[in-house]
Amino acid sequence: MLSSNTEDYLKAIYELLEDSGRVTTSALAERLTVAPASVTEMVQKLARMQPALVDYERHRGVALTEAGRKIALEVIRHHRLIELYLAEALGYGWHEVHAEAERLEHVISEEFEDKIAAVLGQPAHDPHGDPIPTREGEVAEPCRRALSQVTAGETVRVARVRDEDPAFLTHLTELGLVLRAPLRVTRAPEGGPLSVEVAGSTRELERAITDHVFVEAVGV
Amino acid sequence: MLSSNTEDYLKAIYELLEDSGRVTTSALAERLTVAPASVTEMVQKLARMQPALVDYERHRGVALTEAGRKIALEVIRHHRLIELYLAEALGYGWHEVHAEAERLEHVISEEFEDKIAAVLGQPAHDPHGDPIPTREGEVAEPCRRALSQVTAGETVRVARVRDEDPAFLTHLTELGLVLRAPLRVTRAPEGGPLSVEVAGSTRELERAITDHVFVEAVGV
DNA sequence: CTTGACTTTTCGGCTTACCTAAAATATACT
DNA sequence: AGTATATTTTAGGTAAGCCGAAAAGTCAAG
Repeated sequence: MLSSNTEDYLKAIYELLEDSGRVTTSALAERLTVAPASVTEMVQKLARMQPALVDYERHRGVALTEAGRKIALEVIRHHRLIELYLAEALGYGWHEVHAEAERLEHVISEEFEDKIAAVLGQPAHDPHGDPIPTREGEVAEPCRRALSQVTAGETVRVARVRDEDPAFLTHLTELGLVLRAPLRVTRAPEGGPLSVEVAGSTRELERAITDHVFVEAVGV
Repeated sequence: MLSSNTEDYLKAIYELLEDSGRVTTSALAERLTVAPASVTEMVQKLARMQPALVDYERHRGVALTEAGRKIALEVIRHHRLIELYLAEALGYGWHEVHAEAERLEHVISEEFEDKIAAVLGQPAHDPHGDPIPTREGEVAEPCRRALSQVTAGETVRVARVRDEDPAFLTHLTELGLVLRAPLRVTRAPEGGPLSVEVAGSTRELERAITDHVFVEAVGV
């Protein structure tokens, strides 16, 4: 059996790779709020395991092996299913689910996983729009089109939000930028703040927001 | 914040006290499946904490302080609420709930606790008939009348089962001895096996069973 | 009241995961 | 290319919990 800790490292490595393409010691240290030295140590251990869970060469960053990726995806499946379950079955808001799921993900059984997946109807996405991996370790591509890249005149829909910070998510909710909300971009000046029509009113949205909200074409 | 470990020790101390009256180092070691030496060490630590969670003098056994009891009851509340939630909301059998709850109890938030308690309608008993402590740390007396002590001719109802062993619980289910099942004792020879009429058929039940099934008068 | 059996505690050691400080390596700039 | 800056790794240490073996303490039976 793997420790919660090992699972957290693998998940963090997967997620860093997913949304920044590279996994450095310091990035991992920051995400896990531990000292860089601790990361080096732990990563070396993961690389020495049988089977190895990461590929690692000093000063060269880290990557998941197939075995490591499999485990990461299983933990992520737990996390996202739990988030959705908390939202759907227990009335949690999308800003509250992350912290709770973060702890539950390490302790639920496969049976629990199966039962909530069944209750939820084998869902494909969590409350933030992230794809839920299958039991077999397959994941759909997450939506990658940032709102900041939409051109004026287009009508789209919120498909995913990157950033689990409760304050940020609460703020988005106040703006009407909730999952699946339709919106129309009215002005999109070069590099400047977008004007967006959402939930009946028009807002100016800064980069801090539009870079973290991903959208898909309406009707998909 | 207390470690899961600390919580497990406090819970075990509470439960041993509850159903055998005395808490020895070796009993605790057996229940927690650790070496006696480890128990001694840990108990000393609990006694040194600020505030102290247990009263302890060498060779004299251990007892909970008010602070320790409070924590034990909170963990037990978590455990029993989770057990009931798994049974009611996710269709777990009463033989499956214990193992899952054992892990979940340490990681859920107060919010989670409140939400499932609300969904369940502030329940008073878990799937084994054990009373669920309140948020404030009060517990009802568990039912203490063993089936083995019922006299012939009496009609009673299963109110509680002591023993979380899945095989034992499955066996009880097969016998029709489920929670709240009404039953009638037809013969109760001195110290011998009871004859019991339950779910339409009559069975002979050995001591191993009748000592672990507790009953209450029908109509309560 | 002494002895032998059992229980409990102490002792020295292990593992996991963390830390800080110092050393090694990499990168970036002139 | 050579040096300053930044990142990463090594080294030495700490805290929780666990262990087995040996010492200490308890208690019942003779």
